[in-house]
Amino acid sequence: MPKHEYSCDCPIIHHEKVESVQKKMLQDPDFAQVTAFFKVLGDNTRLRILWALDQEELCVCDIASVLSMTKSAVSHQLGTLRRANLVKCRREGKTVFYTLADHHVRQILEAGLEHIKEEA
Amino acid sequence: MPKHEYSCDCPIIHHEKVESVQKKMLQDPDFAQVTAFFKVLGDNTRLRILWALDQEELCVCDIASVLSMTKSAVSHQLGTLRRANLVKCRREGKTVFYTLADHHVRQILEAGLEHIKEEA
DNA sequence: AAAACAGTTGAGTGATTGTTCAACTGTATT
DNA sequence: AATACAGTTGAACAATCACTCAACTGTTTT
Repeated sequence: MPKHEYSCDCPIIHHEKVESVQKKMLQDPDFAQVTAFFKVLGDNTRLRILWALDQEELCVCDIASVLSMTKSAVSHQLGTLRRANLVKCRREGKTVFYTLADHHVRQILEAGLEHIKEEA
Repeated sequence: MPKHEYSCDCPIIHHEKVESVQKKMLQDPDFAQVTAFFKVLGDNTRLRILWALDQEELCVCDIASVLSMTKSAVSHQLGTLRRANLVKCRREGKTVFYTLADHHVRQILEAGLEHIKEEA
């Protein structure tokens, strides 16, 4: 029986387990997508923006006022949220209004909140 | 009626909205906790570790083998996951076995996966 | 007691990232 | 057409962070 090749610095202790788990792992791109999704939520500013938009549709100035931040900083983060498909926007004259992309975002936000409340 | 003080570079456009949303915002520590939680999930290595542990209880060497990483790198991330209460561990002789802290972690993982599948 | 092994930990480093600053769109007003 | 305003964007800087390396526990074996 041939030795297996390991690309880590460990002799494998539970070989069967490792093989079995390896089969059940997701594809790299899938992991990357899920990671990217959580990464977007893992920032204080973006989370507060999403929470604010969960209450009401708001323009960039409104959000900046709620968070006490500059328009520029907020706009950068809104860009990130847009690219991640977590928010939508519509222009009305000079003003751009933002809303949550869908109800799904709302659910995850509340799930996160529930999680930390349960911990306490 | 007195002018309001703004700590951003914007004249507020929708004043009533801003006040109303501001009241509904969470306390800073609450946001910080939720952010920290998502931040832990927002890393490729940690997510893969959690996914692996979702399949089976594993020791550090096993995890390192599954991910093709060094024990040290994995151990560092396990430390982060432990501090965030996402995993538990038990020692058995020289070996330390890790498991998910609770079913709640499992749920959030799967919620994240469903989210990205719906997007496609 | 000494060697071997599973795992942890601290310092250092390179990469990522959030905010600022300044310049820039695009739309509306005068 | 010129000014003003809402918003965007790129470069630069500071802070954060994941991995490496080396030294270290703690447990078992000989």
